[in-house]
Amino acid sequence: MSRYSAAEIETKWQEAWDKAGLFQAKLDRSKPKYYVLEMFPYPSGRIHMGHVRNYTMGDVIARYKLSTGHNVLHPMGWDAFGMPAENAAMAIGGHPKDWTYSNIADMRAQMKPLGLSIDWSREFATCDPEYYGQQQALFIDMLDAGLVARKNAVVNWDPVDMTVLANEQVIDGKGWRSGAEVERRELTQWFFKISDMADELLSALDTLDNWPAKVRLMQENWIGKSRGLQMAFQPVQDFDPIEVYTTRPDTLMGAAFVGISPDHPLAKTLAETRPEVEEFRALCRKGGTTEEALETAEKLGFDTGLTVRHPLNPDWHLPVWIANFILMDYGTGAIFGCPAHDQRDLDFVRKYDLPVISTFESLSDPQPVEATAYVPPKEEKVKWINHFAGLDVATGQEAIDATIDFAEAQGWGKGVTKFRLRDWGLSRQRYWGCPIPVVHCADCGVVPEKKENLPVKLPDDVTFDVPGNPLDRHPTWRDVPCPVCAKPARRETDTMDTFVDSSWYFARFTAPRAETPTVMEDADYWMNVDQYIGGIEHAILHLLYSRFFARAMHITGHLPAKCAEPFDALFTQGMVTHEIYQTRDDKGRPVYHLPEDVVDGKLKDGTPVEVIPSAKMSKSKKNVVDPVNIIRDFGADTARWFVLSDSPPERDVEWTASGAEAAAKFLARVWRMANDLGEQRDSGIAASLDEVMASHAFGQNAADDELLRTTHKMIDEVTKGIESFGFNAAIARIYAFTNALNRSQASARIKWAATRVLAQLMSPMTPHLAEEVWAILGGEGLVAAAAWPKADPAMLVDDSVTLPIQINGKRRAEISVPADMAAAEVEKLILEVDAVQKALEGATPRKIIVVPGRIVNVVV
RNA sequence: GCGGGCGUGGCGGAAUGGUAGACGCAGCGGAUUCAAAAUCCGCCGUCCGGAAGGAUAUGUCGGUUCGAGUCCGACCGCCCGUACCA
Repeated sequence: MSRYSAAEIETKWQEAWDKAGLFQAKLDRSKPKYYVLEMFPYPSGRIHMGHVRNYTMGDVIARYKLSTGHNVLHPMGWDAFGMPAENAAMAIGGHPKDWTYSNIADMRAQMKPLGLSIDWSREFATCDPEYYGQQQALFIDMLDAGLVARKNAVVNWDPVDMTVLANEQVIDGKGWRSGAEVERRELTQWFFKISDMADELLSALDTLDNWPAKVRLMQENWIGKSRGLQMAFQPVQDFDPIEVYTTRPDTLMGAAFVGISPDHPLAKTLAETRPEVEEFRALCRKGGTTEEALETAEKLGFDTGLTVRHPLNPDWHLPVWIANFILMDYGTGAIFGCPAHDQRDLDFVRKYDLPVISTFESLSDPQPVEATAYVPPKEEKVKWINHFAGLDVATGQEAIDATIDFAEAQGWGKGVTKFRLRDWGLSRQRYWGCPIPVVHCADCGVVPEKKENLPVKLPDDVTFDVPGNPLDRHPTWRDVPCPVCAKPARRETDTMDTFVDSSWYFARFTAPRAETPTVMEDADYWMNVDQYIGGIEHAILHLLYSRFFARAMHITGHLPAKCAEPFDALFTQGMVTHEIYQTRDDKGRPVYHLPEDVVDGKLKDGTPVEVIPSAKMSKSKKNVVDPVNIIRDFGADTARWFVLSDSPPERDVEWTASGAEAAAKFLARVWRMANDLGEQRDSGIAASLDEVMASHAFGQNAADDELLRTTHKMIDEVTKGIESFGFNAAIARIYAFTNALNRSQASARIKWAATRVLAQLMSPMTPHLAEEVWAILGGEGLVAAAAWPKADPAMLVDDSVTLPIQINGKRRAEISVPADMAAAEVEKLILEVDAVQKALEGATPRKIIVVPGRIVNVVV
């Protein structure tokens, strides 16, 4: 007999699928539709195991849904704009466009051998003018609908290269190329007004039942709805009152100072006349813009010398400080500091020697505040020692509510709801992105480009030899007539954030060649995405932006109302990890080695390597396994089987060479089993499970009966596994099924039918092998097109169950009883069991708990 | 710093609050073979015991419960995000 040859089989069946046009999605209202989408890749040029895992999961769902009678849409495209293409142009020359399209061609060629059930006829890249032109049309519609605004935003400024840097280009507060200390600088930018939808985006999270709870929670915290008190501190000297927003107004009697942001209007005014204020403001501007950098930076303060009156006691004067940790973006850009009940404020006053006044203390353990602020949960009752609304014992939340009521009644403050969510700044000072289709005219102001002039195409004649945005210095592209008055004007040279590209691609897939962003009929049929699959790293930004865009596209008439939440179900999969192999050079610096160069813990020259625990596969650590090599050595089915088998899909999976070999061995075993059976074809045993069930007389042959029962149970369990994303569990059941099939003494006819079911159950995961087995066993047509097997519920129930017997919670014995035995009967029966009698020593049990079908616990 | 998640044998992991370790890998023993590869069968958390059996065990500490890997609290470690990486 010949051996299992993945290469031969896989090419053959991929051609058969192509020929049958099985995966080309066509609008067909006679069938239920199913739209499965994996987050599309950035075209780096090489696929990696993370891609294989992501797309295999989607493929399992797509193929399974196809076999359950759905009209499946499973498209693929490329998230093709972004910085790496420009970095490559700078590093190795060439043009971002050539680099990107050549990467796309390479990656497509690497993906095709995986045998994914993708409708490649819908493929597009976001850098195609046909795509970004429609994105520009969307932008103009959103501008018209009032969903876009222009205002200032803070960016990372490299004072040497004179360019804006991305956060990842700021390393330890310094520019990655120049090494210069980065500053924060304000720039006028375009914004999507996502914060107008904050409340809607928050409340609609409740409808996303098929999203992971953790993602909904992360989005909820990100949007950050809070209710607090807004009030003014009146000036003692001659300046405007300071508006302050606080979520803890109950601690007002503990105020030690009023703090304002370095960007607060008052700070700016003071800086105009006082150089030391400007000096401090400059100090605060140092470093990058990330929240992490701002929050972990050393807390700095500057005493303005000004004072304000406490709202409850005009004779109580509080100092006004400028502090670097107060953000102009949130609230009013000013706070009052209560060091006793806020750790950050406490650290600040300890540094600058300001007073600490407690407003409440613990009921159980009152302690003066020393190094640690007392911050109990808002739901905990505390004793109030310094309050004005007559509180004694109350929770923080009760005190907050009482304070707001009190302030409103007295008229010195009002309850206000605020959101942490900021507007989405979409301007990027970069070339390789979608041009923002507006023109700046001296007379008409900022005007949108005419739609008939779209797409505003990126010019090809650009160079990357100087830092900065080549569009900004392009000789002709920039200069255009004003679309309104036709006078000379200047094109906007900023391009869009690449998150814009990925915020509506899922809608574009429903009509990828249309001359409008979407086509209502297609969008109405295919949307929403029934199952979206991608990495947890996109839990907040990409998904929140997409939710905003879906709403914006409805407002602008590009999506039906039902698409407000575009992803019905979301699944977040884990990473593929690998051990890291390291040696050291003569200076003791680490040198990393590819897994394929390490055999039995040694390099080829015999040098032993140090094994570092698994981490996400990355080029820099060289702990990468190239899917292309795995497919070459073992076949696509092995790669697919492995990435699904060893770990739950939401968790990381560790790639191991032995695991991949084991997967290959198992697939070869299934292939042999089918071939062994296939050789008995002449004896006329070819049969489907339905045919066998129709003619089988139970009670004649125990082995036959058992295998049939097992087959039905396996159909049930594997189906449930696939439907619940329990791919690893489904595969464990398939292993068990294969073992049972191998050992079974059932007749060849029954085994034949069972093996054909095995092929069907494996077909979403290992589609090529499944086709081969299906064909050997005389299955009709393609297994990919065959109807999914159905389990007979009558075959799933067992007559008797084994109940473990616990005594005081510890398992001491077990008993086999009829499955439907009443609890009272079971109770009687277990009292006869030796172990129970021994434990009771003649006494009556204190309690007997019978969980029908599960367990019995006797408490003595 | 803040928000979210994860932690179970030598390893990957299984387990609607109900027999912890399914299934797989590695390892050990055996069959087959002149030999090997491949394949097949068996054993396999740790400790005590010849066995039967017992003790112990799900990062650490505490709590809820007849019963906790699972629920609650604190801590430790790792991972993701932190608004210009995608």
